[in-house]
Amino acid sequence: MAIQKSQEKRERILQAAIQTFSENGYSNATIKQIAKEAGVSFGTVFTYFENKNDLFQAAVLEPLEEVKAVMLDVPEPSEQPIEQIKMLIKKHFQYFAEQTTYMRMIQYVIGQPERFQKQFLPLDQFTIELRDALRPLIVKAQEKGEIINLEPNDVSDTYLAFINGVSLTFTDTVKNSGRWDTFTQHAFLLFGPKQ
Amino acid sequence: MAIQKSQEKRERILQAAIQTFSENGYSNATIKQIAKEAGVSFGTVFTYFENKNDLFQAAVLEPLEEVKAVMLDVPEPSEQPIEQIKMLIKKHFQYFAEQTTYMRMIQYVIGQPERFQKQFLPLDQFTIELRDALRPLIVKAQEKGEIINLEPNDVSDTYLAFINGVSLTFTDTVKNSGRWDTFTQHAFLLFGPKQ
Amino acid sequence: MAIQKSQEKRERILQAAIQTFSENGYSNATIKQIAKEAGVSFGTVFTYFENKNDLFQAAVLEPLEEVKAVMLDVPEPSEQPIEQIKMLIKKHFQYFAEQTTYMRMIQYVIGQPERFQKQFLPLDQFTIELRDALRPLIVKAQEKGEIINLEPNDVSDTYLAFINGVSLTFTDTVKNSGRWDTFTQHAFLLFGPKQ
Amino acid sequence: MAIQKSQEKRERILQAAIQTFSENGYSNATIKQIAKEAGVSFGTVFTYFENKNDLFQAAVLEPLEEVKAVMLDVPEPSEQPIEQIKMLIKKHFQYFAEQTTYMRMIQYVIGQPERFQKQFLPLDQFTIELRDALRPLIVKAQEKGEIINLEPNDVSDTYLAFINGVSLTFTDTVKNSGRWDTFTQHAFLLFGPKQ
DNA sequence: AATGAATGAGTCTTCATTCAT
DNA sequence: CATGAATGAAGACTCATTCAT
Repeated sequence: MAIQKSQEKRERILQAAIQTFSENGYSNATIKQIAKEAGVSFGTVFTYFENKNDLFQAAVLEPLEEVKAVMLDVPEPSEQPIEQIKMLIKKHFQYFAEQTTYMRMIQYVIGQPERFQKQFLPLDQFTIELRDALRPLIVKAQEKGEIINLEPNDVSDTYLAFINGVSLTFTDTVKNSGRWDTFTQHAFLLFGPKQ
Repeated sequence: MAIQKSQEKRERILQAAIQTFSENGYSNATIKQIAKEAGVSFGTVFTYFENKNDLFQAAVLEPLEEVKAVMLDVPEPSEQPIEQIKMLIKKHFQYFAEQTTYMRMIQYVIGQPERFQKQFLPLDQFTIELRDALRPLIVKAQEKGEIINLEPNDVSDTYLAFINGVSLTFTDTVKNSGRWDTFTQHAFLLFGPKQ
Repeated sequence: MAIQKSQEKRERILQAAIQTFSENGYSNATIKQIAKEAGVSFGTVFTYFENKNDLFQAAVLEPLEEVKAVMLDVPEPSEQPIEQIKMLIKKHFQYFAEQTTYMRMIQYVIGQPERFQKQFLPLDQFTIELRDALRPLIVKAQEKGEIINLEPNDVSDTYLAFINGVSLTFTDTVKNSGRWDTFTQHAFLLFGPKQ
Repeated sequence: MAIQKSQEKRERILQAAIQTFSENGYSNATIKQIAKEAGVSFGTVFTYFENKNDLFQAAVLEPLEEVKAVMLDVPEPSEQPIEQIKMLIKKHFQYFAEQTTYMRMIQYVIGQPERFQKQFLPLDQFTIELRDALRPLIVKAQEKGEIINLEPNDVSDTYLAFINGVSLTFTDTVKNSGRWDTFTQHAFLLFGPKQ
């Protein structure tokens, strides 16, 4: 009697891989370590993933769909766009705070774009998608005169950079404390609020 | 004279190491590669550095002194603190734009703090030093009512996170274009300018 | 009925094994490959053969009985022994031409006698059996003065060596063309025909 | 003080490889085994050969030059072509008897031409070169009416097949005994001597 | 001081074999 | 019986480190 069904086992391995790659980087993470972390034997990893590189690919890209779903889920602009932006920022930071392990691995990939070209491209694409998703809200707030007239793409890009920077620089902090409240508030400044 | 020449060779190896570690990460960078990049023979690397880890340690920490010198060189507050802050931001971004290779390696270390504990601590310390360096300027500007009253440490931390985020997320962009002008302007928003 | 069907499956696996071992050698042939070639699942191979070595053993030895039946089926000497020898040679080459795949595997075994000792011995034994089978015909032809007086064992051995050599060296050739006609004629020279 | 010079070490490894591949085939031969046989450490093999396949390539092809030099060294036809052919056969068999290990490996390659395509082609080429080398002698003997008029290419090919067959089928025998005298004599029959 | 051959620990990967379904 | 997931032994290969020249 199998303790777990197949897909569950695959998922366990994938999560173990994210954890291990995140802590150790690609080369320093070993299949042995990942297998142990996942509670399976060494060879079982190869039952679910062709090779180490495929496992890495899956670890980077598969969770990305969910990340996109959350991060790009931007509401239609209402008459209170500022409130909407603040809520969105809150949601984003909350999500990042929950996904520190995965995000760290993402930043690892972004930091070595030539080396991890194949994984990098879809991540880079995300930058553009975020621009498109945020633009209506930014434009609306600007039209209402509630934030200053900055180029929406720049706002989006700097906002994303900020999120990355915070989660890179203050990983431990963000995870525990209520400090991400602070980061949420400061992030809003990048949208250029008046007064 | 001989010492002079030797020191040049050591420096070449160190620069090659920064370049190679930055592009490939620690484990994936090989001594052979570094030696080739430095134009020295394989064994010569071991004449100047005990082992790979020592070389990495040196590559991470030795340039840090210069980075600190530049980044922590904050002027005494004058009666135009806003102008001073803007100039400072400009200097910081300019410097980061010139040091992308080294900075990328720094971010690589920051992203794996448990793995590179020994290298991480001095970098983490820098966060605190930046707080202390920026505080007088921030306080002065707040006292003059030119920026809103945010906790100076938070301003410093988010500002640093932003720099890191930008240089992580837009490495290529920053290096080439005039886009870092944009980032410079947006960075100032994090200080909470009024209107 | 079930047994009948089973035996067919066993035979398919055996033929697939011969094919695969012949092309790839023992170590480079995989059970997976053989199973695929046989159109059965991976695990089924182990239903019919204990392990890889047993499968190889069966692939080498089981068809050997038929080979012997054909190769050692030498007629009683008549008054036209030359004609009989020529017919025999023709039959032998024809058979070899049809069994190239199996023969190649046999030669593979013969080429590594220490490694495949267990399989080699029965094959080596065949040399002796062929001597005994051919001797009467050779002696008869010699007595009639139609071939020169060579040691019958030597004739038999060199004849066998020749067959092996031809099928090793000209596998592709032999299979297609009418070239084995040539080889048949030249083989007869080894019996020492007068003029 | 190095016990051996570099080229000597490379040669030791190459000879060990020939020995090991010859006895075990490609896949079953291990680098470890070869290294041990050569009296060097495991990693040293990789100092002289990129990888296992390159080592195999070298083991097959490098000695081929000498084989060609000996086998294709056919004298200009004199007025005693028969004697020349006999001497040549003797030289060939003697050489084969001395090179059994290498020859066995060659036959291993020939037996798996698709698998070892890269190594097979130069060996196959040798067949053609032998034809060209033997032709003048065969033609001369035919013109003098001392051997029957067989197609010279066929004579060459069957002669080569015979050599291969003998060394495949009677490796042990040939090595020790004076039995190769017998094979030498019988080989001559393939040239079609009259009476 | 500079060099690069020698070494072997550590990794990925393959694959025969086992065994639960 | 048939299947294929799980396992881990074994092998190729990489590369930091040592050390003789």
